Amino acid sequence: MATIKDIAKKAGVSITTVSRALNGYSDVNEDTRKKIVETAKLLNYSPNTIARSLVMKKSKTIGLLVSGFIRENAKDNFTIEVMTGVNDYASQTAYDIVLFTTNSSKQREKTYTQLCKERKVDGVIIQGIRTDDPYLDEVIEGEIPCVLVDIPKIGKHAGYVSTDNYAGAWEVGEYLAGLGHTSIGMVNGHEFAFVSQERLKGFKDSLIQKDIKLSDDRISNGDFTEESGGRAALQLLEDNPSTTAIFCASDLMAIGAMTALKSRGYRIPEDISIVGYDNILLSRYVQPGLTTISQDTYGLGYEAAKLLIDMLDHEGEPRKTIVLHELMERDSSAKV
Amino acid sequence: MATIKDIAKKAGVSITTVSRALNGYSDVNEDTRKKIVETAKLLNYSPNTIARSLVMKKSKTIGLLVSGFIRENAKDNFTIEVMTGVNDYASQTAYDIVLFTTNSSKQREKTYTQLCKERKVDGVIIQGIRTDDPYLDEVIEGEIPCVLVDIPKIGKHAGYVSTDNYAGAWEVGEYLAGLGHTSIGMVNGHEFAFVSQERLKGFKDSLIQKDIKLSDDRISNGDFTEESGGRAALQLLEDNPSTTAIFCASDLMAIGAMTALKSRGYRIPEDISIVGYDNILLSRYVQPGLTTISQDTYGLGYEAAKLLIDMLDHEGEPRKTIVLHELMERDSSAKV
DNA sequence: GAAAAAATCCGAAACGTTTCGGATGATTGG
DNA sequence: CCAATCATCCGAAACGTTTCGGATTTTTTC
Repeated sequence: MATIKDIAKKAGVSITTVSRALNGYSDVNEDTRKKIVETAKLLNYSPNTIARSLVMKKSKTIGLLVSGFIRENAKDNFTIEVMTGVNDYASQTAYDIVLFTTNSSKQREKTYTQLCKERKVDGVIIQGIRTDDPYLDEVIEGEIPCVLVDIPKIGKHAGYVSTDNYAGAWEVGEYLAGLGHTSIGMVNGHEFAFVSQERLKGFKDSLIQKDIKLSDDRISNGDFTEESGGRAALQLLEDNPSTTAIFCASDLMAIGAMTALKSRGYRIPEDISIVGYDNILLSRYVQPGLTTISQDTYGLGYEAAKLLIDMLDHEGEPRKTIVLHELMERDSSAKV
Repeated sequence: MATIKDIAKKAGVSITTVSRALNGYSDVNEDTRKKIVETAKLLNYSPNTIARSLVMKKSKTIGLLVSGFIRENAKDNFTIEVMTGVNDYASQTAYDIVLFTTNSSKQREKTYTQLCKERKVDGVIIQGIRTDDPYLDEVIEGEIPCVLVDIPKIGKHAGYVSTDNYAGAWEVGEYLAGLGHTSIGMVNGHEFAFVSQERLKGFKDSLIQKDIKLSDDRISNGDFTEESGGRAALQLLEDNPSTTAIFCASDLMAIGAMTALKSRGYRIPEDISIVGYDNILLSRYVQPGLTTISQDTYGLGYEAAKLLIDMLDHEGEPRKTIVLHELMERDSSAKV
């Protein structure tokens, strides 16, 4: 573990000069710089980022705080896609990523701020947090630069990336109405997700504009799991047997709904059309293929990292980035 | 950002005493300790891990080096499951995880050792590395404690976790022979994965013991992608039209094979049985459900973290951990 | 050729912690 | 009551960097 001091001694200069030479300062002679760089290579030197961080008060790391990083959630590859995006952008920069999770009991005790302060991350990307999570306010009010994924809130040091969930759900409404459906239901996620609220609003509004009313008894809530989707869908059909189309606020719930309905003898899409949201990997493989709103999950992560690092490096203002979505028509939906 | 110094001043003691009090040393009076702890809380103190790392020469972080962390590989949730396991164990300890990837061009320039040295990780878990990766030797010979996932090599500072791929493949052989198949083929992964070699050996040996010979023209190589699996399977059937069962060295390839065969009019499992390996999420959802060897991927990650942290904290010897596997019979295989 | 400017270098402090070696005072043992 | 032990505390060095302010030498300018 050669240090800057070793180089200084070997090259016959001061450590100041070594530091300045290696960091590309202009006030060091080209010859001495060459010599220093050479001996650095010779000694197999690599800088100690910890020492650097200490004096610079910058760790060049960003925290990736994911709430849903538990086994069950591996199903939707949402999480990993976001992570991949974050990682891909970050690896083009000088920043490294350190992984935080909030599900473990151990870290539960620590507050978000403590987590960040202790680990001295320069900023943090937060994913999968619920609107009722105690962390949330701490985050938005806090001093630590952060960007939220899918939570449209901007703070003094907090920006966000998201898709236009309202518009996406709106398109589903248009689409289903366009297919001739008039008796429509919705399986929504739990109320503590912003996406649930937005998707509900968008869907409702687009239907109203087509003179279709989405009354409360046509809305059933799940909690984004497969199983809950099935339950909610069955409930819906029990309350409104005439239903010919169901919009589920997540693919996983949609898949659960399909399974449950099929087991009750419903044919999809002949008897009932199902549309999901997310375009998770599974939706392409399931039978029948699930019609859904595709979001650029990878892009979500990529843009989040971009936004955060821009805030860190260029003192960019916190802002929002909206990534695109698109309706993917597959075989789970048809004309009535 | 209160420091230890602030506490010392406020509590009227030396910084030495503060440090020793906060770290639970015995040579500090219980009353003063209480006072110190109180003022620490009052000042909302949290220790600066960077400063600590610098002096302790321990960063309390482990690197998670994953090669396959690219978009396409999100399909098999192998990577994320391993990561989840690693994360779950690590979060029970004092260690944090920092993410490395090797696919990006930027980090390609840097050697593995540089990566670790610079970021000062105490140890590293390596996943998805190929046997022909230039990193590999560096890793095994290197000074940095590490554990490999699915590469059975032990070094002075390197252990590994894996499943018994030989035994798993053996069981597939027994299973298919037990179903009455005698004309059997195999779609293997590329030769630069240890698992390929092991699975081939195990499968071959178990068939030989049943007097079935797996000649070379009955083995076709893919590269673990869905598409390559389809291609390899078709090749296989072209060369040996009598084939009634194919063992694919990964689920993704098996799924590719099923799709390709179905599109050529083969019925599964009536005309031909398919067995995969990995039990990825998809294999349960695909039609028909894929018979496969399930490995405890999560456990792989969990045990890897456990092993590494044991090596770090208790100077445990590098060793191996084998996690269990199990044949999952679904609908893609049947009696001949 | 002297003063001013530029180029090049360096000493020392600072970042926030841990820890070694010793200091101080109180208690104990004989 | 003196020495030895114990409990409690602290000063200062160390970890490996960056950087401020100044010092020294060389070049330029008139």
